[in-house]
Amino acid sequence: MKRYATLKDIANALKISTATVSRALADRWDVNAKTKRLVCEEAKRQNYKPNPIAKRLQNRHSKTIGLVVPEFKTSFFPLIISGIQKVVDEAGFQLLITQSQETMEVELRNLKLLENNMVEGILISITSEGENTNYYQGLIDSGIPLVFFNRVSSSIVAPKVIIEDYKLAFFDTEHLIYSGFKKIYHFAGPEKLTVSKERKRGFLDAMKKHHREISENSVLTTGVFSDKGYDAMKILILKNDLPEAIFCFNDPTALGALKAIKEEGLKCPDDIALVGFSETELAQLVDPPLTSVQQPSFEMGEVAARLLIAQITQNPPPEPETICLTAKLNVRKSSINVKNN
Amino acid sequence: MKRYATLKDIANALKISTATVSRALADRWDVNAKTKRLVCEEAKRQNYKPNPIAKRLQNRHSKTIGLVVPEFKTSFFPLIISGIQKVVDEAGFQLLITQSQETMEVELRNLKLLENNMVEGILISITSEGENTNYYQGLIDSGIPLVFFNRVSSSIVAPKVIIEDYKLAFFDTEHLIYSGFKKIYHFAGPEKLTVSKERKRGFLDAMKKHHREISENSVLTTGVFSDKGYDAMKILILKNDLPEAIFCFNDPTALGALKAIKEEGLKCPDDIALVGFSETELAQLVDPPLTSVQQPSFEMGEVAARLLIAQITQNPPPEPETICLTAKLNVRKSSINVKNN
DNA sequence: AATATTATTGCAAACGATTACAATTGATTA
DNA sequence: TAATCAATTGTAATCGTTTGCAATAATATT
Repeated sequence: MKRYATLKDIANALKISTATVSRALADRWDVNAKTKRLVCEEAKRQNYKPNPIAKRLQNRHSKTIGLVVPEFKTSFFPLIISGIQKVVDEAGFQLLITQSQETMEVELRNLKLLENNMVEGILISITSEGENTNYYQGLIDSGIPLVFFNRVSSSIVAPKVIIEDYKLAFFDTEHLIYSGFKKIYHFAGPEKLTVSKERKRGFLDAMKKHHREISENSVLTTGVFSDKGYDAMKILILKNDLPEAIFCFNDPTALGALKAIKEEGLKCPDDIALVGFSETELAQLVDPPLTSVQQPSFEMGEVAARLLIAQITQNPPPEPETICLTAKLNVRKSSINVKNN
Repeated sequence: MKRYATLKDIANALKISTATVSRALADRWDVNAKTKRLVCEEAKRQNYKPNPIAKRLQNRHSKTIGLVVPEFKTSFFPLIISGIQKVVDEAGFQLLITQSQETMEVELRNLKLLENNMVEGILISITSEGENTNYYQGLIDSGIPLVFFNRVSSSIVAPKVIIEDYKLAFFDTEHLIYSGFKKIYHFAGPEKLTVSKERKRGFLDAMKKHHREISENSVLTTGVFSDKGYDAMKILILKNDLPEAIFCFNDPTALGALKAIKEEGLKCPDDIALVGFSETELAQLVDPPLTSVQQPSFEMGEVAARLLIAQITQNPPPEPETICLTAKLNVRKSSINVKNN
């Protein structure tokens, strides 16, 4: 590795002790002004940079935070990561990013990796497969705080950042109802995720409130990627069980459904209206533009990171709180009821 | 921070020296089998984890690699990062990820941040604004190897990973020509990027080869995000200067153009055909599905990371080479010439 | 039985930075 | 003049790990 200048190099050059050099660079009161000047000059000349590794060993913390996200492919998590990065950088921490490819096994491997790297805390959004509950708790018990965001654990007591899934799913559904659609279905997300449950609950409650019939087929469990939405839609078409509108778990599934609809010669929203959830830039680019829920992704990252840093730096750490961010329903062409107008 | 068990803890418990413990855990030949067993048991009992920070201080390398990407929003870079992650993890390195938001200033800040964190090497894809050439060279001179990928510096001698931009731009254009489109335009990327230049060169050469007229308006410089494609298309429509087909710098600009086309009541490919570049999953989901060039993004990340690790670990480091990955043109509906069939 | 050899372990220094404490100097005060 | 004080610097320990060398004990060789 590159050989960096050390305190000792400066000390030798000036024939003084490393202690004095250290103090001079820290600009402390108990060192002669002239010495300070000389040290600073010499430091600059040798392009001295304090060795962060030595510093961390000395004050016994790694100044490193771990991140576990389920995936990287959709642009949803990268945006959150941007927000996390910002806060983490500002606080002088490093960020180790891992992705668990939506499997519990890889997630567990990631957690162990982070633990071995002595992270001081972990930000996590769990996989759609389920939770490594025991391991989460073990980490917390051993003094590594966890903060959950977006996909949170239901059974662990820890700070969490979520959005108003229930409320917006309710709105989403009501929007379809008010638009005059009769037969409304829901493509639900992976069963084990709290977000899925909440959105489904929002859907069902809205339907009940307006006394809509809920059949066995009203809710179809899909997944998080577009292929699942595509498959689900194909099945509906095959069964010739077509709703007038579908509230999809997220945008990818909605887009998958849209693809299937088009392939079968149907039209959206004319034949089947669609609404998505957690939109990206994309929602505006597709045809028809997709009605969706706009989440404050960047902000979610910021908030989660701040919560974690508070857990790490404050003594005693603040009580775990669940922060619920507001989101916004953006109505676009995909859910306009043509017959109504 | 969490208090971890140390070598000393194990040594004290067994009333032996830390040196022996260290050797026992390293499974070295010169320590008694029974002692080894005892040490390993005690280590397990105390849940001992070697302190990576102390280790790094000891053998004087940070085992950390820096990454600088221009952005995180489109799903292009995240995929590359996945590939990088994989290789970096396997090699036992850590990855510090930064993004420069397409500005030279933030990029410079990121480079300095990484330098201060004693990374042993840097993977970089430069911004569309231009190059911090002097700083790149300074890093290399001071012993921190750089590897460029996707968006490479033209003036620096270093390992690089690119794809066959020229060749595929040529193919892309020829595909349009062979399809029978007469008036073909190119939405070019940011002027300073080599990828932009190469794709533009490919376009122009293909046009020349087939003796197509190249007017002043044939090439319009746009940007990397969809809004630029949208704007450029709107301008063409306003000027009533409509080509039959457009080869776009990348998928986002193509999708932006597509949006503008639809807004103006035109149809793709009937009125204007489109081809993109560096596709994501998305290309298949939009309407019409977008003809584009499929790049091996994950692999690009892997290759770049491997090149960097070779620079770091091999002595002497291998000669800088430029690796050119093959890509593939996927023809879809957006570039089918309806009149021809 | 005396010496040589091997197996096992400990001592201590090193990585680079920080910091409590001691030591030195010159100046001030009684 | 001797004692006191402040200003400045140095000494040495510390963080957790590794490793060359020396020390010890146990065994083998003559």
